[in-house]
Amino acid sequence: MKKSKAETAETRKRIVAMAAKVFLEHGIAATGIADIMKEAGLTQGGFYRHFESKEQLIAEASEEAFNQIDAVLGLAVAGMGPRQAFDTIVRKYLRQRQGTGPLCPLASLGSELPHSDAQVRAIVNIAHQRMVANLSALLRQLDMAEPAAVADAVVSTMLGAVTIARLAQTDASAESILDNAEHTIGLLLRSSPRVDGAKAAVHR
Amino acid sequence: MKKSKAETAETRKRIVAMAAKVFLEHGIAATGIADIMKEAGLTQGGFYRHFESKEQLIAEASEEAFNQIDAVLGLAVAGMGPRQAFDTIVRKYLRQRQGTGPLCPLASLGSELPHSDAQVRAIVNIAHQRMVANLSALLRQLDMAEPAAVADAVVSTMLGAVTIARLAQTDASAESILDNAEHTIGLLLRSSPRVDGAKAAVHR
DNA sequence: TGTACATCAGTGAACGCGCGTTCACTGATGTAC
DNA sequence: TGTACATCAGTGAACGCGCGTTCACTGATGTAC
Repeated sequence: MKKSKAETAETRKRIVAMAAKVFLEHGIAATGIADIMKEAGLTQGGFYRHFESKEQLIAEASEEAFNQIDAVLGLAVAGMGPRQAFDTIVRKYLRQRQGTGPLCPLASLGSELPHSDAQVRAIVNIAHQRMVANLSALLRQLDMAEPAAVADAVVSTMLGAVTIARLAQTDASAESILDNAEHTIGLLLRSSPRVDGAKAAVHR
Repeated sequence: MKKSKAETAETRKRIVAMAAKVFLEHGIAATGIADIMKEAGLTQGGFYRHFESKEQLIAEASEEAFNQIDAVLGLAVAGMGPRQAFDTIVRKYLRQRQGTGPLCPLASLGSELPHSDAQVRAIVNIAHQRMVANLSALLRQLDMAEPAAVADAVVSTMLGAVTIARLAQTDASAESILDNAEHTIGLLLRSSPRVDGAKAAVHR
């Protein structure tokens, strides 16, 4: 039953893609190798022809998930000015659990990832820094003071809001949490000091 | 080996307290009944004299953890004015993983709790609402506009920051994430519209 | 108050189950000549 | 190019292990008289 190199590569990608989906929907600990392989149309025995361990799959699936959400957000803001791009990223990131788009491991696996190995954590940290850097660049274009610090806090706000919203018992309260995060981030941008603004000297 | 009623009640409390500690430090899925019972100085067989299931212990341990952190923060801000109380809560909540104080289940178990049962989720939601209400009351005393929305977003920011900081690979980057959250929450409070402020009409 | 008995907290072993991982095997693919 | 053989992706069963939970048993406590 040996498969061609092209087929083998496709199978591997399919396993990673399915893992990204199932891990983010149901959690790492709650998802078994057999679940993922079944989702990919295979039996569990074949898993170890592609990966050394579950932990390695977690690493690749996390990276894949980050790439997917980055791609979706990047496509969504293509051609936009910085302010509109920023707002769009915030709005879409906060609503990642509505619809069928990709999910962010930071938000969906936040408290499970500390139990993963160093490789997984390294991938997660790089992705986090990339998210912060992207938002930071937009804030800098908007002449916001301290763009890096604010971008970092905005990322924390978004992922915290998505995490709590998922725990909410009604759709209405989930919506409310996401709305409050979005609105307050908006407040922050509108009223925060500009680099060249008259108010800049007042703060710090 | 039957124990007196007083001893039995103390044992039960000890199990809940140890569970709160171990669950929050190492996660729910990674912590076994035997681990907790051992920590409490007992053997695993005795667990079911006190609890119906692991899930029930998760519920009680979560409630206990919320009560502990509430008590610690409440004590810390006793007698303070609203602004100082708000800042103190933010600072201490963000630094919950430094030192030996109690941890917040929302921050430490955020992405594991969705897999728990309805009772656990109900407890978590009530605790979340209580946190938001406490901060909201302080913001209202400070004449902030939209105190409930801002308080909600501040809670999201704090828990997101604590979650990411825990994933950071160095203490310095963890500190930086917490500092950025704290600083940006400060910006939000200083520059957000006041209810009676001149700028209030400009926004929304 | 004293005594006989029922209760039940705690022990330590066992049960059943699902997990990650391994393995012998199959047969189509890739390679060496 | 054709052919013989080595490779290896995928299967399905099995292995070991740890988990949540159950159970027979012990003996101090609480209760009924």
